[in-house]
Amino acid sequence: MTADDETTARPPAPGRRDILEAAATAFTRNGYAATTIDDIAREMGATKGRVYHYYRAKADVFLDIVTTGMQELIDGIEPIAGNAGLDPASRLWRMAHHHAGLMMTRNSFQRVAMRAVEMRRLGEAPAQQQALETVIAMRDRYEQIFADVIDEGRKAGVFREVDSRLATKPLLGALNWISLWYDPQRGDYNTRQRLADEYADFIVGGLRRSPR
Amino acid sequence: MTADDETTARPPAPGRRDILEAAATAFTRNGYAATTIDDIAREMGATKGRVYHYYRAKADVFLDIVTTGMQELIDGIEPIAGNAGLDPASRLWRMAHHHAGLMMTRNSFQRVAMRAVEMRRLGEAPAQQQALETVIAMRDRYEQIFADVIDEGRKAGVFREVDSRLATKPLLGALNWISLWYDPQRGDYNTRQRLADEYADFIVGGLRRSPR
DNA sequence: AGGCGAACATACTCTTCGGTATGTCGTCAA
DNA sequence: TTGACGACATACCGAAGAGTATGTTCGCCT
Repeated sequence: MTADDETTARPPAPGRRDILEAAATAFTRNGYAATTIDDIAREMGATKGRVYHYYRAKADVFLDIVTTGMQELIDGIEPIAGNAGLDPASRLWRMAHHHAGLMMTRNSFQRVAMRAVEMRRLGEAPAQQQALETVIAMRDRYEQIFADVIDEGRKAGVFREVDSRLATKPLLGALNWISLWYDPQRGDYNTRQRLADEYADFIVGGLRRSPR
Repeated sequence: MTADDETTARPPAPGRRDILEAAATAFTRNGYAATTIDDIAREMGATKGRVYHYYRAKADVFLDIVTTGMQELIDGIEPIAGNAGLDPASRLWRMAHHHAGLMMTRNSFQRVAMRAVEMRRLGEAPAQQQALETVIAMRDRYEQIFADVIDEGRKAGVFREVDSRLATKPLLGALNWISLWYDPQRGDYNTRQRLADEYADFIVGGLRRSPR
């Protein structure tokens, strides 16, 4: 009655998959507020009924997309960050590379997710507001993973003397921005790899201690 | 009747100033679609009538903010880019520094402007749609200014071998992202300077040719 | 001294959209 | 076979909000 597992994480139930995909596309196109439930339904050749059969409210659909997107990010980065066999710079490079890749291949989800963390309010419902704060918390955790690697690199003398937590801002800003301009229609696997390479180089280069 | 100078650039008429300021604040808080004309009016202690006296439609207010914001960017960067007395790396550093500063001091305008360039459509009115494309064109011009400086630096051997146009993406992405997380309430002049320093270092470092 | 228009406020209209209530169809267990 | 339930579609309601039509006030020009 109060807090059921609405907007569950991980494997979205079979019926919800299509809805999330359609909604992510629609939200990406017109933004959250300007997107109609009918838009979402039309996107998948269905009607409102289908959406409301699986979700209580528009905000819940939105939150499910965002949570899924954030989880994909975390799942992808954690194993790299924890790989003790690699030096900090290499790990950071790979983390940036992977993050960049997700911004392109999972563009609609990631773009919606990025928009979510810059929202302060999401309607009146306190449950939804709380869910939004949970997402913010995921974002903070995510930033901390990067900050830890930066700190390692700093202590190892390979990165400049920076406030690691603050250093994640330009880093993730550059990467997240990809979701805003990259057109998922264009570009094959190779061009995406090249792009991710460029980004990773740029980022590690930006943190690396200047020669001498 | 067709194309009057709605959404004029440069010095916003005296009566429009307050409206733009209030609207920028409101749009920053809740986004374009979710912001009511009444919200804007309330923000400045007035009513709808005041807004509609100066603007034909909500989209026109929005476009005026965006155009103003973009113009501020261009006006600030152009003299630096054209300063032949400085080497490319120094010029790029100062451009980044200045851009970062605007993202903080002019946060509301810049944040709204950033959101605009990621919008593809803005209602049905063709005049507004065209105005939006004009803004996109300003953005392209702006990116080109950075690209030119990067090219100079590349030819001079101080920057890596990159596609200059593409290199502006991570660069401006990192900078633009500031508008999304920076809280204009917090921070004095000095902390802003420090932050801009960090960003400029990061960016120039990211492009600089690796040692040896 | 009077009227005219700029600068708003107020009252109203009309559409759009989130959410709900209800109907319909197929499937599967008893 | 039937009836119960999941998986939707359809019809409907109410609120919100963009834009408009109509005041109202106040300076300024003649």
